[in-house]
This record gives sequence, structure tokens and C-alpha cells, in this order.
Amino acid sequence: MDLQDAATGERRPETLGEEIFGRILELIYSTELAPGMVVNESVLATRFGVSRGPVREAIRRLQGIQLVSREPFLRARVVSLSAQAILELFQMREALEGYACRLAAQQMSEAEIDALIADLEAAHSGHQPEGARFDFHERVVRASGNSRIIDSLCGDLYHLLRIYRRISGAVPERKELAFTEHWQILRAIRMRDGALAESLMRSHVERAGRHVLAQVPETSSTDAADAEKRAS
Amino acid sequence: MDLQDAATGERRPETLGEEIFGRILELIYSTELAPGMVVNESVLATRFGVSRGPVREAIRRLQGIQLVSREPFLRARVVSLSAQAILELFQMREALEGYACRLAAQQMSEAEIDALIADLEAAHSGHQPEGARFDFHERVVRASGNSRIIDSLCGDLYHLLRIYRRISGAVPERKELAFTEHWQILRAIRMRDGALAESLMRSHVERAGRHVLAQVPETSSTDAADAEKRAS
DNA sequence: GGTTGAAAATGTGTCAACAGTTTTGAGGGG
DNA sequence: CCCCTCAAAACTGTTGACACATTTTCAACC
Repeated sequence: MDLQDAATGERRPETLGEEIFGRILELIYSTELAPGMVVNESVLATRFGVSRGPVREAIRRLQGIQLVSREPFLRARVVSLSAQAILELFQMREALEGYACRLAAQQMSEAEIDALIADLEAAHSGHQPEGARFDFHERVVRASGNSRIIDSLCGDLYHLLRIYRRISGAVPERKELAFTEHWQILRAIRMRDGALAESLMRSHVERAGRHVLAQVPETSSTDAADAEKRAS
Repeated sequence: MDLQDAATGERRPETLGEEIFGRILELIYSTELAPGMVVNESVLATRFGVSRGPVREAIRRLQGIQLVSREPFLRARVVSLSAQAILELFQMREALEGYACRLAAQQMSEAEIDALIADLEAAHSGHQPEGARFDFHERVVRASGNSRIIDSLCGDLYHLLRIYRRISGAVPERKELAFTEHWQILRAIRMRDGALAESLMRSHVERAGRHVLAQVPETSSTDAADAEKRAS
């Protein structure tokens, strides 16, 4: 039943609230808690064998990063993004990730750029170790050096994107196109052309957004009902 | 006092946690809880006449929007931004507010633009009603129509900026320069030149950031000691 | 038979007490 | 005089119980 212990992998006991936060996150990723479903404090508390306090804190944190929506006395629900919300999410990513790309073009060292190029080509050739998957976007964002932008993109927004990334997921021809675009961005970074790198990254993110939007037509209203039905 | 309370003026206390959140926010704004000071759950609980539960929730929310820093069993502290952190904060604002400005140039109606121009000039002439202060940046951001960017800029980041805005605050010649820049941005929006509007907004925010940075040389390390001393 | 109303059931908000951890400070040794 | 040790104090993390709000159920009534 408690098969998530391996996921944390940490020997050091943090607080229960933190652990429960991660556990609920796993439930959301695994769609056991699908968008639109209610998040019941008592049920989760008994399931995890803890009191309602830590569960409550975890839900508040999930609310903080906009993964669950909640109103004062109403039940909390996993967010179900409308098409408009997804569009806005990708717009924000465009703004932030584009700017991060510009910063990366200014601040990365030659060695870092070479290493990133090598990793990109290795991943494309299929030589990537399956354990640590290569994530081009995360690498670029972290290279920006702006920890606030890094936290925002790799933290809050990343969780939201991950829910809907599974939908687009493995589409072969899209993958090939993404590689080409990644390579163009890297070339701009190597040329230290921040404006071009930012522009290319924006176009790349916008294309990805349109791709996700095309595969998620109208799930916002139906999700709640479907989820509710499956729960019974 | 600014975002929600002033909107309706009379807001029934929804939950205690929400109210305590606002109360603590006021304490931080009034520098009674200055950057670097510890935020004690029990003390605040007895002060507000409630249990530790709501206070705890409020502090978690403050942690969520990065206004207090906290580690598992250590005491929570009001964040004390280093020069580097302030720089990163303004960079993120550059990215987001610039993009919002571009969106505004695409989406605002002619009437909205005219209204904003009128309000800007009225505020500059001193005809602004003191109750509802004119905030150019907030108006432009809200005109972008992207609720996620709006929430981020007018919510989380706004609270952080507000702590350090009081420092720069009322500098006459800066105010005149800001008006000129605001007016140039609006002209670009009216010409529907999104790229120019974004570029101008970025420069404007970057200038503001340098201005704040110049007035906050090295307070990050001293704040904690000063605050600690005043508390005794 | 459908609708309205109250009461039970479900679930969230709040509280006071207990457990575990970090910090403080006094006492003893080097 | 400084440093180390160790226990008490202070604080955070967690729990179970109680109070209040919302939703649902179900029976009386039109």
C-alpha cells in the first residue's frame, strides 16, 4: 500500500508535512488524483497513517503552487486547467524562459556551453543514461543564474506543466523538431546573441504550447464528472 | 490594505487563517516585523488572541510567497533580501512585466488606452484622489489579460517589492523621469507596437531596479542584528 | 408525483495538549 | 580565561477532540 517510500529515497527524516506533500504530488502525477477530483483531508490522513494536521499543511502548500484550488469552507480540488489557463501558462513560460535564455547567453562559460552541446547531442543519439534524463529546458534555465526565475520555472510551473506533458509526451516527429530548435537556440547562445536566443526560445515554447493545446480540446468541465465517477 | 480590503472596504472574515495572514502582512509592511526578525508562532497567537493553528497556516502562506524563510525545525524569519536577490527580483519583473506590456499592446481596446492615458496625466497633474492611488504598472499588467502573470506580479512579487519600495519612495526628480517613461510606454501601446512597448518597459523597470539597489547598499547582514536588538 | 423543509451526515476550521528538536545558559574542566 | 558538557527552557511538529459550515438525505406537504 505504501509503495511511495522508495520515491523519497531520503534517509534523513524531514517533517511529516513535507513527506505528505510529496506523497500527494505523486498521487496527482499518477492521476490517482486526477484534475477536478476532490482532495479530502481525512481520507488522505487515514490513508497515510497520520493526523489531519500535516495533510492540511501539504494541501495548503499545493494550493500555494496552484496545484489545488480551494475556497474557505468548500472542498479542495485538483486544478483542472481550461484551454485558456493552459495558454496563459505557456505565455508565462515564454516570458520567463525566454528571459532566462537571454541571461544564459550572457553568463554561461565556454566550457558550460560545450558541455551542454555535448549532452544535447548525446541525448539525441540515444546515449543518455535512462536514470538521469536530459532536460534541455531545465539546463538552460539553471544556467541563467537567476535563482528566483529558476525556482519559479523548475518549481511551481514545472509541476503544472508535468500534469499535461504526459498527454503530449512521446510523439516522434515532434521530438525531432524539438531537437532542431534546441540546437538552434544553443548556437545563438554560443554566438552570445542573447536577443536571438530569447526570440528562438520564445518561438520554441509557443510551438510546444500550441501542440499541447491541440491535444487537450475541452477537458476542463468533463474532468470533474469523470473523476467523481471513478472515485465511486 | 491595498489589494482586496480596499476593493470592497467591508470584507467579512472568512477564515481566521486568512485574517491572520493579512494581520502579519501589515506587521511586515509597518516594519514592526522587519527583515531578518524571527516570526514566533506562539507570540503572534497570544497577541492576536487565537490558537497557533491559524498563525501556523498564515506563516506557511507567507513562506509560500517567499516573504518568510523557514527550515524544518528552525525559527521562521522575515526575508532579508541581499543585493543579489533584489537584482534577481527586478530581472524577473523585467521579464514578466515586459511581456505583459507586449500583451497589453495587443489586447487593450482604444477606449481602455484612452482611459489609461487620461488617468496617467491626471495623476501627474496632481488631480488624483488620494484614496485610490494611481499605479501605472498595475494597470498595464492587468490589461495584459493573462491572469497567471497578473497574480504573480500583483500578488507574490508585489509584496516583496513593497518592502523595499519604501526605501526609494519619494524622490522628486525620479518621479518626473518615471512619468516621462510611462508616457513613452503608453505611446508605444497606442501605436500597437508590442515589441517597442516591451523594450521600453524593460528599460524602465531596470532603471527602477538600479535606483533601488543604489539606495540599499549592504543591509542584508545587518538587518538581522538590528531587528533582534530592537525586539528586546 | 414533485417540491420544500428540517435534520443527519460529511467535511473543514479551530483549539489545547503532548512529543521531539533546537537553543540557551550554568557549571565544571583544561 | 576559554571551551566543553549537559540539562532546562523555548519553540516547532503532531495529534485528537470539538465547533461550525456545507451538503445530502428523507419525509411531510402541496
